[in-house]
Amino acid sequence: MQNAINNPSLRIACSSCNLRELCLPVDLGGQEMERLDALTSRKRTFQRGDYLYRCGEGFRALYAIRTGFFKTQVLHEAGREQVTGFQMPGEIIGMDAISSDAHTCDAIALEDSEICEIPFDRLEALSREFPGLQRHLHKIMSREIVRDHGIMMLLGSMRAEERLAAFLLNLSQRFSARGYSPTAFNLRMTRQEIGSYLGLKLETVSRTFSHFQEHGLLNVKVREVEIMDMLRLRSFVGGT
Amino acid sequence: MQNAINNPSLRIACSSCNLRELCLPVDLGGQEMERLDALTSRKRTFQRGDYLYRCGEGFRALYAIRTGFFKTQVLHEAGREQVTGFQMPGEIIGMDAISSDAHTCDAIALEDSEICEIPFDRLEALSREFPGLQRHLHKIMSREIVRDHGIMMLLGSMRAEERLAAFLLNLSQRFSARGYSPTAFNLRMTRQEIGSYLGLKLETVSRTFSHFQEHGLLNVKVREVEIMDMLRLRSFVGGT
DNA sequence: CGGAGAGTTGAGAAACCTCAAAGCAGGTGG
DNA sequence: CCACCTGCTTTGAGGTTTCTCAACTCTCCG
Repeated sequence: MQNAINNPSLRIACSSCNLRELCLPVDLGGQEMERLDALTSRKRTFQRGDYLYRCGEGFRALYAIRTGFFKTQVLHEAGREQVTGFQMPGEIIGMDAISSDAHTCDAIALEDSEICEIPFDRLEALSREFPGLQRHLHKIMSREIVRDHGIMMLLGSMRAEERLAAFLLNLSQRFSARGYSPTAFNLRMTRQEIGSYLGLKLETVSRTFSHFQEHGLLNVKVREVEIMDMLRLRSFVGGT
Repeated sequence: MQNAINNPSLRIACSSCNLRELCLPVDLGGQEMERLDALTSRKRTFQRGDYLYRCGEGFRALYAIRTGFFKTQVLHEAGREQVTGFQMPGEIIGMDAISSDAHTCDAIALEDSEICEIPFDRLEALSREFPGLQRHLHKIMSREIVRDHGIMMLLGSMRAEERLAAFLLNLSQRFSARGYSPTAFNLRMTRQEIGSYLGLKLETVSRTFSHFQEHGLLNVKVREVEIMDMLRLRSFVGGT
């Protein structure tokens, strides 16, 4: 991941969409990149709270996040919701919809955001021409599966402190990969949304933040987080 | 799913591998099917407890389960393990490995089993030739993502009874789709493995089984399950 | 027949949830 | 510009669920 981001040529080639996910590990040729850029030329902006897509809507395109922050959630009959992920610039969302030609979750902007639309049939056509792009598309989908397994591990076998530590370290790593500080960042989501993602109630999330702060692991002021002791935070996830 | 399984021509065409997942919704032409069959000609058998692949091994192929039963699990540093899925005939496993060219979990046979190997580079080549197959491969991967979201919902927001009910109903539906009884079946996995999958301890799984039996929802005798009241079992997952 | 692995059941402990109250921040309208 | 309202966050107290530890049973195999 870091390689691609630090590779100026790839970055420029994909500048239209911040397509880190699509660009990184592939050696896309000039023509290939040009046509990929043409594919992703349609952009849309969203305000905080807007839906990028809703559960049940027909599937047409994947979306690359250019700027901003999204969450995806699945709704349960009893009104219960489960946040399945938080997405940041350079990440691709919408792959859940391929299986049934309809979206199976909602995607909602957590702040003002801009996305690139990638019409899926045209992406498939292009990937039939370019094996490198084809393999890369497969890698993106596979990475989503691996990511989900990690969350299953978190939800299935970690305690509250471990879950929150893992969550913060994941955010830290992703901000860092985008050139932002790994230790100080702004949470775009509410305690309730973090709780839904981590399988905890919002009060437990809040208490665990306070607990971490008491022990000098981090400073929290509502949405502002500063990690003070990265090593000890890591030891929560791996060890103990 | 049901359509494909009930369509004899598709079934025969894919007879070599029980490739329900690969065959179902596509209208594969004769030549297409023939070449897919050629691709999947290499078969392997496994005994209960054998590893189909291990975490860290290089990625070469996907695997279609012909007969038998597998589990996949990810291992955590502290020796903790999380079962990420149970796979039955007609399902494809190994897609986690595409992202990093190495398997990210273990796949272990729960009973004597037979699989078809699908060399991934050849599958990609074939899917560049046949858009129907290409789209279908994407659907299989997408379905895996959707399935994982369902498990995240289960792990993140259901209580023990709801989790076990959802698990049993899912097994029931999958057995049913394969022509077996939806109400009476044999569990191939231990209480511990069910517990790991559902984010519960084995004792909790055992107690919840007993609890369901006391209330006349099902009969359990160790690994033999008979669902007595499907409707009430369903109401556990949706309602309450 | 004995041993090992798997499953059941009980009692007490721990983690997390629920309900409730109060504080804080940001936006809106007077 | 200020007051107020709304939604988010924090903190406390008590309740529930699930876990832990332990003992016992069952079943399958050698």
